This record gives sequence, structure tokens and C-alpha cells, in this order.
Amino acid sequence: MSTKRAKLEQREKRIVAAARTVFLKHGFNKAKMSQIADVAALAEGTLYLYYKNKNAIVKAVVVDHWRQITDEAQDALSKTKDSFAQLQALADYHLTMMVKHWRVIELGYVLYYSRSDDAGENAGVDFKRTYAALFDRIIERGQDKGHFTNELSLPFLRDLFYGTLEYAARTLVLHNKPEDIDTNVVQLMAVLRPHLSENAPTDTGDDKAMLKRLERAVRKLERLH
Amino acid sequence: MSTKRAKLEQREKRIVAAARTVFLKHGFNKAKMSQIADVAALAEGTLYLYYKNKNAIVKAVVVDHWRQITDEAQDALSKTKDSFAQLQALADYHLTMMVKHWRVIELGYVLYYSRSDDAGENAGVDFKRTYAALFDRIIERGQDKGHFTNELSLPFLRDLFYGTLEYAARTLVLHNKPEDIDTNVVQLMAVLRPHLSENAPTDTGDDKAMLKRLERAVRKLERLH
DNA sequence: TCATCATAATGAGTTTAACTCATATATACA
DNA sequence: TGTATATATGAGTTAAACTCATTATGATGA
Repeated sequence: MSTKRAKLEQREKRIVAAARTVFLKHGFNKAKMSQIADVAALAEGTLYLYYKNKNAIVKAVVVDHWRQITDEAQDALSKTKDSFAQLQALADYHLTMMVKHWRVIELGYVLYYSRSDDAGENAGVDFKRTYAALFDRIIERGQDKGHFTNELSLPFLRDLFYGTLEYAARTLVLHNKPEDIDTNVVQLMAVLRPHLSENAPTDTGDDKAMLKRLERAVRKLERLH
Repeated sequence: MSTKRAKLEQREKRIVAAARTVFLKHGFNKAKMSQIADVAALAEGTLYLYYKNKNAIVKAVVVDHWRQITDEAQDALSKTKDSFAQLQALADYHLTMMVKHWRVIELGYVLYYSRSDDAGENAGVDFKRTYAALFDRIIERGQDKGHFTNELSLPFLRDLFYGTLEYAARTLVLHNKPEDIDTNVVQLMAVLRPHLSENAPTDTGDDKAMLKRLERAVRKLERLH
């Protein structure tokens, strides 16, 4: 009974692994279902017993990747208790991973634009959700412990963090400069530090202090929607 | 003679316009060449006299969009001489544009992942190049005038700027909150300021500008009640 | 004005590859 | 071991991108 289910899950994994191989080698469009079937040592029709269509298979590959990545990242974070250090570790891990697995990241783009394709069903492009939550947790814990301010909104910080790193990764891959990963991480952390550490010298001017309070108030208001 | 060429260019524009309409309506996959031909009032085969394949057509649509956008952005920037204000204007323009034309931005993803598709030819995904250069120019001019430090590298700053804004745009579109554009711009500028302004004596001026933005944001919020 | 040629447009026909489904095989259970 | 259910197969169908032989257009010059 459970061996049957196990066997099916095994097959499913084989398909995803085969698909990953073929997709990474040829890219989405040039990858053929027949190739995937060959690599998985299955008939083409069998693929459709496990996945509705080609799109569903890329999705499985991408989702699987982000799941693995989430586990690994968690390990990387567990090495320190300091919130800021954790943030840095996450940035480092994330950028390194993206540069290394850039082809998979690009595969993810397929899911973005084909969202509206097969009317419904495929909706919700939330691979990454739990991964992105790692960042949120670090920020929130840092704030709870009083180490981080909440001067900047969490959604904004998240977009800044992941957006910057994705663009940086593309730049690094494009120019083939994996050795610049560190520089980018250092710069990102330098940018974030003054907006996170509580005891930052809040300048001097009354204007600035006031502005900051205003911003905080506005954000609170906005969050009510 | 020139009227002949003019006519051909006219036709080319008609194709791009038709393609834009169809792609935006149905997305890349569900958009059919036959539909584009219909809308452009041409035979299907004629499309292939102007563009090598479907991919080349999306590319034309996307490239065309970024060209228009570049012109518009330049206008938006010309309203001020102050480098920091220009940066803010660009951020504002860019985010507003992305939220408004998000479907076109998504179409661009097609080019990213299908890069390696038709071996060569389609290489170089440099729509955006000249657009991105607007940012570079502002930064460089600011540094020349001694207003900006070069504490952070230009490539990093560029990735931070555009990466953050693209992720922010996606968040705004996903949650359907176009009214949060200002908040995001304000926060981005707050993050950039200390790393750009040389000794940051900019106080009064910048703060006033920011106050204005905040007031606008508050007014918008108030209108929602 | 018409004849000739070059350039452009057409759409029926070809090709490719995703997807289906009738048939075959394996597996569980009595 | 026999039967029923679940799973696998791959030849066949279909849809849509792309081709190409044919037709139309329009410029040029006698």
C-alpha cells in the first residue's frame, strides 16, 4: 500500500529530475516532451498521467528547486543568532545560489507570463513564498528584539532585498563575474544598516525627525487598507 | 522612392501595433499569428516578410515600448537640474509606468528565457539599455558636480534602483495598490540619500520636496475614506 | 499609355510538437 | 489463480507556427 504510493512518488521525482536536466540543457521552448520522457525512461503519454501539461512540469521543476533552496538557506542562517548577521548570510546565500542556478531562475520567468494562459488553474505564482518568508522572519525577529527599527515597511524592504539581488545576479551572470558576489552583498548591507540598527544617529535636524515620524504614521495608515 | 520606404515602415508599425494589442489581450502563448494578421489587416504570410518569427514580433513590441518610455522619462527629468530630484523623478516615473504597463513588462520576460532558443540572432536582450543609461547619467552628473559620493559602485546602484522598483511594481500590481507608488518612491530615496549626498547638507530643500510627496500621499489616503 | 520587370502580398499547404485515447500491461486482492 | 483496478504505452489527432509557389502591385521607360 504505502510501497505503491512510494513508487508513484519515485516516478514523479524521476520525471521532475529528467525535466530539470532537459530544460536546463535546452531551455523551455527547445525542450521536447519526448526528450523528457526518454530521459525519465517513460513513454511520452505517461508524463501526462503525472502532469497536466508542459507548463505544469516546469512549474514542478521550479517549485522543487525553491523548496530545496529554502532548506539549505535555513541551514546557512542557523549559524548565527545576530539578526543583522543572518540578513547578511541570507543575502550571501541567495546571490550565490542565483548565480549558480541562473538557468533555473530564468525558467521561473516562464511561469510569470504564462500565468493567464490556461485560464485559472495555474494561477498563483507562489513558488518562493516560503523562501521569501525567511527574510520576513529575520526582520520581524530583529524588530522584536529591539535591534531593528521599523522605519521602512516590510514589503518595501523585501522588494529591495530580493529585487536588488536578482538584478545583481543577472549582471554578474551576464558579465561572468561570480567573484563580485561579495562586493554586492557588502554594498547591500551597507545600504540596509542605517535603516535597521536602532541606535543610528538620526541626524540632527528637527525636520528629519519629524519627517520620519510622518512617514511612520503614513505607513501605519496605509497598512490599514 | 521615399514614399515606398515610408509605406513599408508604416506597415511595420501597423504590425507592431496590432501585435501589441493582441499580446496584451491574450498573453504571448494564446496570441495567434493569425489574430495579429487579422488586426493588422494583412495575410499571415506577410508578417514573416517583416519579422522572422513570433519571437521577433514580441521583441519588436517590447523594444518599441522601451523606446517610447525612454523619451517620456527624459521629459520628466528635464523639469529639474538637481541630481537628487532627478533621481526621484525617475523613480516615480519608472514605478508609475511599470504599474501602468505591467503586461508589457511581463511580455519582456518571454525574451529573457527564450534567449537561447533560436541559436544566435536573438542574442543580447538589451531593450532597456538606453533606458537604464538615464540612471547612469544622473548619477555620473551628480558625482561630477560633487553632489554625489561614489561610495557605492554604479552597477550596484543601478541594480538596486531598477531591481527594487521592479519587485515593488510586481507587489503593487499583485495586490492592486497603485496608490502606494509614492510610499515606495519615498522609501527608496530615503535609502539612497545617505549614500549619495556628499555630507548631506541638503536638508531644507530635500525635506521640503519629501514633505510635498508625503502630503500628496496623505491626501490620496484621505480620499479613500 | 502600355509592356516589362522587380518587389511585395497572399493563403493553401507543410511541419512540428504538444496532447489524447484505445489498447495493453502490471498490480492488488479474493 | 482469476478478476478488477490502476498504470503505462505509443500511434494517432490537432493546433498553430512557418513556408513557398502563385498572384498582385507598382515603378520605370519606350
